[in-house]
Amino acid sequence: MDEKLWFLKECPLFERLTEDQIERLEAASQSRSFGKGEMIYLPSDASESVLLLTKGRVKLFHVTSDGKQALLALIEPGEVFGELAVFDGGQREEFAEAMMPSTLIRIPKVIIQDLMESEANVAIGITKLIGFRRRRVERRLKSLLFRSNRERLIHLLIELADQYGVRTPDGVRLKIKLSHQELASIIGSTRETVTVVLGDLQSEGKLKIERRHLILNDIDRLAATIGVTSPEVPVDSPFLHRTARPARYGT
Amino acid sequence: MDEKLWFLKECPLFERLTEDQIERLEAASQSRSFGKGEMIYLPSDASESVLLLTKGRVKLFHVTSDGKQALLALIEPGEVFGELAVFDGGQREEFAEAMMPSTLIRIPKVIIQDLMESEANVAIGITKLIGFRRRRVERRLKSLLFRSNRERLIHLLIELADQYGVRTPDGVRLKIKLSHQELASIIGSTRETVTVVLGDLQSEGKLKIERRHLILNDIDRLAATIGVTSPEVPVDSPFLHRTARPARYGT
DNA sequence: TCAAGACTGTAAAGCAGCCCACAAACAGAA
DNA sequence: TTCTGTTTGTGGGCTGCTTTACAGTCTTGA
Repeated sequence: MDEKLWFLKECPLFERLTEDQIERLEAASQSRSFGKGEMIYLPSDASESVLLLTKGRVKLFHVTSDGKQALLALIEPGEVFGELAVFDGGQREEFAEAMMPSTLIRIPKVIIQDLMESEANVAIGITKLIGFRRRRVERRLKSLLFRSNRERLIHLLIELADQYGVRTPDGVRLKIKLSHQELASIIGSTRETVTVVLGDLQSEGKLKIERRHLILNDIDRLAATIGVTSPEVPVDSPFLHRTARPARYGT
Repeated sequence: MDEKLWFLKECPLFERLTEDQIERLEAASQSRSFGKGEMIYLPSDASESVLLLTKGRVKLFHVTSDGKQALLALIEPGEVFGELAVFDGGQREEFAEAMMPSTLIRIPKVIIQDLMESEANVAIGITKLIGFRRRRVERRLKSLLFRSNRERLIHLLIELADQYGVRTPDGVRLKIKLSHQELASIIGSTRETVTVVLGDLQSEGKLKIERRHLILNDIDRLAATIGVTSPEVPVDSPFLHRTARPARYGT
């Protein structure tokens, strides 16, 4: 219970709220846990709340008519998702599934709507959040149109490096373990193709695979091959145990 | 000059502003016209303003490394674009080009930012606008991943019917003329493929091409083939001269 | 009204990537 | 450990799409 309050206070969206407002927020929202593989919402669910992930990892995805998953986003602790609910009355448009045991706080959308009316910085924060993600989707769209599977995959690896990468002596190491199937479902390809392209890249010396973790040997050169600037990647620190850098939208 | 004021008042984003606020908005913004094919902004431009189109049609697009255009959006009179500038300090990320002689109002982003701070409904309106378009991009992403060119094209036609279609005795008629090249640049395909797929669809009786205008004979059946519900399309009226239905984000 | 340029139609060749099939390696639970 | 289910590796056949090339048609502006 107390934990819930702590996470809400910690969330950049709400950092400028008064004690009173935070408490009302806390009273209206509820915390809930999900096991690995459990569905958090379905496309047929009414979108009545905004979710804040406090523990675990969540994936958002569509399912195509022939049963293939199209992965839309990975959500990390501290991140908000399902936020389009605040203005879009209808139903959800994707699946949300816990990839590991996860806990999240469910905030009714009316609460957020009220806050947006009264607190400009909440409204601006929500706008930034939605806009930031729109940019992401647009960039992704661009990286898919007209590009070969090889290029798409390289694009994806660089994006993952931006979010999950740490710099080590060998190169940039991705602190997330995704199966080839999952990678394929992000770039709209097949498991087999991802396997061979990763194999190619490895034999070209562009990356290394160590116990299911990818290491990009020369991210700058990799980025150059697809005409993109390589991301900033922090040095690996044994003291820093976060596995991902959730983007911050607060300021 | 007077016209500028009229358009700002008409824009749903600003409809609840006071006379005073509208006038300040008008004083700070400037109107400008562009000829057909003229560039409105480039990816290298600083994004210092939000644009409101008052006349003409604008296309937003990326250019891939091998020179292909990837069309992102078409903007119709009354619509706002370049709106991600309000929170995203850097540069534009796409090209904006006038597809026909066009006029637009340029509103400095600081003005919008100030309004968002002081007027909750402006902030909410911007959020809805950005969110609405994010939904669009996400849906488009979904319609591209794992789909054949034929399916992508059908998807696109249905989307165009939603925005530009009118119901006639023969079927749904699209009140916009796009070249095969342009259609291809939306779905990430080639001109030739679009030509043959359109030919196929025509010989299957699914659509008709009359003087460069497409008529979808049975949009419901067409929508069904790709597992989608067909959009609402208004009856053609000789008194209604708008060619497109710009989405409304005001309320 | 004519000419130049843009757009559409068609066809052949080549290949990237999908589908199918199976084997090997690995991970997690008992 | 051993067993079971998941993930990875590899190859062959097939097809949808791109590429290239060219001809015919439509638009538009002088």
